[in-house]
Amino acid sequence: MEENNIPECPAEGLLKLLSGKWKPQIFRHAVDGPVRFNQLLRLLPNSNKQSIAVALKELEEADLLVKTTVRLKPLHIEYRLSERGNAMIPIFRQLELVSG
Amino acid sequence: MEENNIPECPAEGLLKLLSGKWKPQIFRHAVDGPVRFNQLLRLLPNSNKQSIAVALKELEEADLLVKTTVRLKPLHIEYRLSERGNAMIPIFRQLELVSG
DNA sequence: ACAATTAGTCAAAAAAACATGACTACCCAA
DNA sequence: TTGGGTAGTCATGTTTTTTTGACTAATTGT
Repeated sequence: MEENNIPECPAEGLLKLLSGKWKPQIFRHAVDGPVRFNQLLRLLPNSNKQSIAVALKELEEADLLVKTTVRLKPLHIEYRLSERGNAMIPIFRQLELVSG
Repeated sequence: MEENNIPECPAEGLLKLLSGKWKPQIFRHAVDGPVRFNQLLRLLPNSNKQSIAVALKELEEADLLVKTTVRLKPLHIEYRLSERGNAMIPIFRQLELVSG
């Protein structure tokens, strides 16, 4: 890897963060409520474990999602929007306006 | 190429559009005024003709930039923000807020 | 005890994005 | 007429991202 460019554009980091193939859709689902690994695999046709796992990890590291182990019933893990993730919602809404 | 996913997320297209390595920076410069091919090559260290050419073409096809041939003085081509491009500016501003 | 569901990891291959260097073609000035 | 600046294209090679398929391991239902 050659890394030598200073980020000229402040929005660039955030943009890169959401630029994976599956991240926008994962984020979109997370807006509607907590999401789970296998659920996403089912919700996103043509996706795969590896990609979803990597996307979830990166969204978590970027502090857009928070990972929680739910210690009840069928013991599982869920990902929900962080505070920062929630702050992104109005931006998505605006993007949708410009899209349509 | 296997293409079979319907875009579940309305913001996805726009996001993908701005997700290239050079597009955010090109867009950023275009906000400050019309940009030109060789100018961008100089402004963006470590970039290259090919990548800039492709990025400009895609931004134009996406109707974010408008390409104009300026028939005066040293006959050149410039790219300026389209109406849709201008509509993106407030979104970039918001992205910068969430970033910082 | 057995099978299914949970949530992953890993190595490898395939696909997409990006970079390199050579080349084109037009305009303008010395 | 040589040289520089404009704006690219093209074939090729490298790098990054995404996919595939095999595997792990704990928990839960029958």
